Amino acid sequence: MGAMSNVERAVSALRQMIFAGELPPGSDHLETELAEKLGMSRTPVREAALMLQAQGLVEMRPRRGIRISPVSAEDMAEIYDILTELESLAAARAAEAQYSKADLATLATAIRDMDAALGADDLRAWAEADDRFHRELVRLGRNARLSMVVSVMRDQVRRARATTLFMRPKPKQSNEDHRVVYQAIARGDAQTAHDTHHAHRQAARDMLVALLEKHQFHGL
Amino acid sequence: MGAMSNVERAVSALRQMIFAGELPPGSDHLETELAEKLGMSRTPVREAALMLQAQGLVEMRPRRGIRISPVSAEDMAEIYDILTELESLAAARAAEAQYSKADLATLATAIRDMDAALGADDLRAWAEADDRFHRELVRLGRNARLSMVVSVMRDQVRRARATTLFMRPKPKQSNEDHRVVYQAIARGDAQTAHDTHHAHRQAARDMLVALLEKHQFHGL
DNA sequence: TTATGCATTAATGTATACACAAATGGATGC
DNA sequence: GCATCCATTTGTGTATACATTAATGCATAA
Repeated sequence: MGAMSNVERAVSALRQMIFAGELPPGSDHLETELAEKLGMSRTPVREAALMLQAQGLVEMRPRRGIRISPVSAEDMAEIYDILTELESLAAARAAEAQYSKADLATLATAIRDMDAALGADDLRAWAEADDRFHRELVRLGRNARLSMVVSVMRDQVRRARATTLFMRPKPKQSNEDHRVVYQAIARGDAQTAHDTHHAHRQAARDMLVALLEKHQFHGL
Repeated sequence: MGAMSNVERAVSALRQMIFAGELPPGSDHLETELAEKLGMSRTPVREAALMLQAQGLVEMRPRRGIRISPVSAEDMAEIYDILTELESLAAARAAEAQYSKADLATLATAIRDMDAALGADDLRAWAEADDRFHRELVRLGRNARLSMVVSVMRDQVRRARATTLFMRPKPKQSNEDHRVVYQAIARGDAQTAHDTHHAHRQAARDMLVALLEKHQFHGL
């Protein structure tokens, strides 16, 4: 069977519950509660919570339980700033790496899927493909630490996206940007790949932050 | 007395031992050993190790003990790439923030101290002031998550610096760069602050990586 | 009525016990 | 002599027990 430890199970279960909104941002949960809910003892739950705390998903406060970190508009601004810089660097590095068309297949597929989803008005499918594009882009940048930092930040974004996805304008410019980045990487143009992606992310940041502020999600 | 938990004690003790080279990179240590050495049970040691693992300082591998992460030249290249982007962003944001001269006092002091240390040929003092400069720069950028990521990365750099500090050329250009960045921030010139710091870090990166590669520190 | 102090309660931090699984060494067969 | 299998050992993962300490509520006094 799955050679999965209880700690690992706890980490994915808690993550899932957090992303699904079952554990809402700002809510507190005793170690014992969570342990019982997950059918294990406190020990693995505590260790899982420590890991999630290191990723900024929860905060452990003595005697007040495990708090699901709230995500404010200010937090999102911070996070997008980091994503903007690091993903843009990844794009540039990917361009420098002289990948073949075959190496870039996943990227191309993601772009096609986003187009299709946009045509079908399927925002969930679009978000999934968008995620895939960005994840692959970072992978191609070949910096393991950068990938890790970005994935932690993207986890936070995902939590806010559940709320905002259906409020934002159709991501049409977005697909155009992705295509330009893809082509720049394919022909080894690091500068264009970097700058285009940078502008892309910055626009997304400004849009999202404005949206969150307008809807008073200062503490989500 | 000190309201410090055993976990906190374990974290700082282990960090100190790692930075001091008492626990050399690549070495393995059983949880029981460390627990005995620190005079506590396995539980807090385990929790401390989990935290340090999240920061990339150690790796926990079942039955093989807690391994002090080695730092290779490739790792350093990754780390400096991240530092370059994030610190440059912090420099730009600091410039945008329109700080007063008084707000920038710590920065100015650090620069003066570096000059003095350079004149006195005191490399340790120079490194300390350099650290202070970069830490303050990031703080002025006002992005808590960025500060955290940068501080984790800088911890890794510090480990390698112990080895390389006395091999590198005198950091003369470095001081000049810092001064330019400082002045750009003082007059609110985000672009110059960003670009100058970016070039500064990139040069440091190339120098350090070349040095590490030359000396075959592929796995430190 | 409100503030203050104390007793109570209960959650965490830490120690310890134990089962399981992986690594090790030796014995056996080729 | 070398490889393979099994017994043994040992470290970890998890459960549990317990002491400490902070929060809560109640009583008392201003």
